[in-house]
Amino acid sequence: MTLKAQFDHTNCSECPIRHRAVCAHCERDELEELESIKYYRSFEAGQTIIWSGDPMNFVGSVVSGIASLTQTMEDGRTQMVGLLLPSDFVGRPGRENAPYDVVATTDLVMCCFRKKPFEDMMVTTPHIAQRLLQMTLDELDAAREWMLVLGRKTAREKIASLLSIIARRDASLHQSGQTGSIIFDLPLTREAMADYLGLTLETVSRQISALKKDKVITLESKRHITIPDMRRLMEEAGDDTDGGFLV
Amino acid sequence: MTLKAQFDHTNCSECPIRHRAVCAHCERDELEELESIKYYRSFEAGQTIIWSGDPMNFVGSVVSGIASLTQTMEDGRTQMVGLLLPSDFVGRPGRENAPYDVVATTDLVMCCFRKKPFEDMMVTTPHIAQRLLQMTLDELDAAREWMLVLGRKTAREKIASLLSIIARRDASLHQSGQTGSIIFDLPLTREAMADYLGLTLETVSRQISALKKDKVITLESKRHITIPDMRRLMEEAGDDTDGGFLV
DNA sequence: CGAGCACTTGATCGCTTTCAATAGCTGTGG
DNA sequence: CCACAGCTATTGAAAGCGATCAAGTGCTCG
Repeated sequence: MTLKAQFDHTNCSECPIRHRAVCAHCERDELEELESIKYYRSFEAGQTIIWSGDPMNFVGSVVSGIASLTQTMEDGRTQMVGLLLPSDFVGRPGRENAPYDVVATTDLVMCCFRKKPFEDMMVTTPHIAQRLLQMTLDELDAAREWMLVLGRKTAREKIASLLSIIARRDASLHQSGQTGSIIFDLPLTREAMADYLGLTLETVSRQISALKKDKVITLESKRHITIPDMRRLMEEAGDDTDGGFLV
Repeated sequence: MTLKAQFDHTNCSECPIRHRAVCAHCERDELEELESIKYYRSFEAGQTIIWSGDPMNFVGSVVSGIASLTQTMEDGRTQMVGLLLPSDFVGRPGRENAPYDVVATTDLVMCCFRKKPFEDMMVTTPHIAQRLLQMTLDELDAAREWMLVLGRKTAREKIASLLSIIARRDASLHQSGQTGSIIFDLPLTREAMADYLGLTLETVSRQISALKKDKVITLESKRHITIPDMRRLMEEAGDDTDGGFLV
């Protein structure tokens, strides 16, 4: 059974991202209306979901997997400008063409809504627009946080920042208790990390090796990471260590 | 007469930012409700409007002047994460404490709304929430555009990008026709430009001198800039030169 | 076993930062 | 009126960090 088939006829009430996605605030009847315009699509790792500049005829939510938003200059330099995780929203209501490439970083399943009916629903059901506003404000905060990383942090701090973000997010999903050490799989290649952080993949590799040598992290394999002391990692990231652990 | 007094009893219907601000879509009766919770405040250049972490008891719109959002690390490194121009919205409904410092870059007048009544209105009057969503999506686009600048552009390209953004915005306000050359005043110090671009002020100064030497720009004074050929500037910025001039 | 891919490591280069000196401007007070 | 402080901006020289160029490793899959 393919990943897509696994979700193909899923009822919204059984949806794993139901409570965090754009539909989180919807009432039963509103969900039913959404179900009438929704369909699932799956993508393989590496596949481009939407090309920058192309017309968009759907919006939707990431159900499982990870996607990235990237911008590319004419000479090929690329910068990732967003990392889309399960429950994150894709697309921009009220805009014709996609401003960025959307690429599946891992195998991915999306819950898509036809764009026009969705836009209509945004007007008639405030619950959707309200939730979308919340999510957009959160994304704006994340983008601004990332501007500090891109503009002012050293390579080492950039890597530590990325690791701490992934670790925190992973912890909030899986192990809820803050045990001593955190273990997770990196969902990104070195190149994708470089594109996210405004570095080269060589520098990413070197800094990961350095953090490993300094025992800030441990590598079980190239993608499997253990963080023995989260506080230490956050110091390396240059972040305020006073802040609450799970933000 | 102070700048503030100039606006003190201004009726919304005469407001210069009426058609672009968060209240743009409001009907007459909705405007009247807004007027009952609004008040004007003015700030001098350099003054901090809101300190990061402080509780916010108002939200509002920039009426005139320029403000900036900045983030600062413990060791003093700072990154500007937003530039607020007339009609831009300040504050985040539904959040208690300010995530960033808001600083008046020039003398400034704000139209403030008491936070709680404004949040109530957001629920009852969809026009406000809808407009705020639009504006937030636009800000998110701008933030992502800036992530490319911060992450992948050279110092020279960064300066050219900033100048072209200010020039474009200025052109869209003042001279509507795209005459050959564009003239404007830089509303930012070299240091503020550096904080925006993730550079040092020395590098900003050097790159401006270089662009001047190469006749991409002309300086009447240190802050008064002429751009003889907008297309040339956008090439220097590494931007797609095919894109429409006034976006 | 060899091709392909993700990753690591080394050596060198060059851009931006850092440190430092100086210029230009404005406002203040003797 | 001029001297001087304080601020913004410019310019120079040197240092450092990350990029670039180049091998080489380890793993998976045909």
